[in-house]
Amino acid sequence: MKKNAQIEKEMALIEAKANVLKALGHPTRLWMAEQLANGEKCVCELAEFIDADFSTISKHLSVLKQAGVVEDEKRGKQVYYRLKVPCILKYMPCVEAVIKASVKEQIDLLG
Amino acid sequence: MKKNAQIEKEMALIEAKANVLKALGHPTRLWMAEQLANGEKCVCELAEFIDADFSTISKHLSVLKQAGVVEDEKRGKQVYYRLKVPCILKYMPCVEAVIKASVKEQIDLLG
DNA sequence: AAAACACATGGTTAATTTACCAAATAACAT
DNA sequence: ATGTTATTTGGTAAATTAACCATGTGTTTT
Repeated sequence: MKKNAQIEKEMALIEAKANVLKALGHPTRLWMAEQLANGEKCVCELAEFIDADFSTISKHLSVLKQAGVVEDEKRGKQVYYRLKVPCILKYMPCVEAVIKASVKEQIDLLG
Repeated sequence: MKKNAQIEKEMALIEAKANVLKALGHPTRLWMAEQLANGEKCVCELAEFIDADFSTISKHLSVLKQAGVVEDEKRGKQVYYRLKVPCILKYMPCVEAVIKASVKEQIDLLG
């Protein structure tokens, strides 16, 4: 494989990964993903707790789906969403560690 | 603790986490973070491989810093950046699994 | 002290994202 | 068939982001 082809491949992978992280990088979408960790839910069940237009909710789910984080299945009138790769949330403790480190820094600054 | 206070606390945490993921949700920034997994680098070392204005690179680093993903230290003329919480990249295999699942789906679709 | 170097910051513009509303679709109930 | 419920889609305006250029700041080098 030529060098340039190799680099382009790496860039494509980076972009794909960034896209997944970006999809989870919105409060509403991250919350949705965390809810789905407890098992599939229909849109209406998620919507119950989100203060936003139904169309907004639907679009957020579509972003998650597009990124490959969730998959959906229509059953009757409802559409059920579930995590496609559950490990995606195993990460959160580390993300929280990042936050804790920052907060700790702030506190230390104050003495 | 009152119920509303509890919910607000949860929302604040979700927002903080989403912010970290969002910071990593850009190809350039994710690439930077991955480079730093091999040890600290100065801005100039990172810039060498990024085709963008120096100011753009600086701003991306500032986003990562703001999110608490990296920390910086000025030594002489140069500023060195390093990962603050290295586990942040342990996650990538799972992110890649998300991508693989999607790609596999595409392939299966084609028969 | 002046020039050179390594970064950061402010300003601007274009592109992207997000949210809402209205309208479309799809499945079930009547 | 018609109405109703669940969800998606298209359109649009406001907010955010990302890139560039020009300029500013701090640190060496001369």
